[in-house]
Amino acid sequence: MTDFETRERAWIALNRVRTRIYRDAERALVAAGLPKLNWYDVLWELEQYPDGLRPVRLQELLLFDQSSFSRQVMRMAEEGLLTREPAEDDRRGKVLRITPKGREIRARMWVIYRSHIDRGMQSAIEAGSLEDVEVASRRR
Amino acid sequence: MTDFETRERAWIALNRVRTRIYRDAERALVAAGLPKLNWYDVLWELEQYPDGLRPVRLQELLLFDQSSFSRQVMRMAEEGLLTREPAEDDRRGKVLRITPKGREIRARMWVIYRSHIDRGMQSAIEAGSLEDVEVASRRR
DNA sequence: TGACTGTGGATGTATTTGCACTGAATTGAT
DNA sequence: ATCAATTCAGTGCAAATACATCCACAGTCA
Repeated sequence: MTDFETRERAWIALNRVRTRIYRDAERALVAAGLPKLNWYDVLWELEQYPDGLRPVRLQELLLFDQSSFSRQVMRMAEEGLLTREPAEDDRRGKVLRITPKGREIRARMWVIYRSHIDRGMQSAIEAGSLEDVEVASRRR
Repeated sequence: MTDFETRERAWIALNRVRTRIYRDAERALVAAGLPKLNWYDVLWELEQYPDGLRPVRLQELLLFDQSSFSRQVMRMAEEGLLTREPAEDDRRGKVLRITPKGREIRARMWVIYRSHIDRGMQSAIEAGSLEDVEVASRRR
């Protein structure tokens, strides 16, 4: 097998595993009346920056589209999960900060998300679904 | 590190790699005036089944939402990439078949998609981004 | 200072998504 | 054979998405 074929198989495997876990976790969250995973990522990232974070930075960290992200942040602020204050040193910009409610929601989401990661990864590994990834990455 | 932490790190790594490649490949496709990757997956799958495939099967293979998928198939049929004929043995259902144009578009998409998989996986592997996945999968 | 270019973020708009529901056809139990 | 339960696929509708564009401000260079 060529290196490209190896990488291609790894890509397919990786893609499958991630899609399944992502979709299942997301459904479980919605069923529990909690937000979806893109909200989770924002909350998690904001928890790493207690001093706040500029939307642009966050957006590029998470590889989100700018305009969608702008509206997503607006909705999250409306729900009280984060605050959006003017940046002191740049009058164009904002600073995002997670709220206590945001932390609480993230924690509740994590319980569910975590269990899906755990079970999903476990079964992918047991089923050998990630073998191709392993092979590819050992070719380095 | 506990097994769970290992799996969690693997999940994060896997998710990052897949998001970056997926997004970049999709942008390149759109820039080339070609359809997005969910269309690609449908076309690829249909090429594996020259006798055609029922929408339900395809939808569960690809883990798509049923109603979104129904409309996606409609759009793809409008573009002439596939045909949607009544199923012979089940008057509720349809049979999807790829068209020559569908094959051609898929081939053109593959040139671009392939290069992104190749470069993306290559650089992820070189950067060690998949090491956590490797470790997790070797814990089996 | 003033003009020029670049950046941060919001918004108008068309397209796409996902949920709930529907109608038609099939399956299975009795 | 009948009738309830299930399956397949499509649709109305509200919400989310992506693209292009816009405005306000920043940075740069003369």
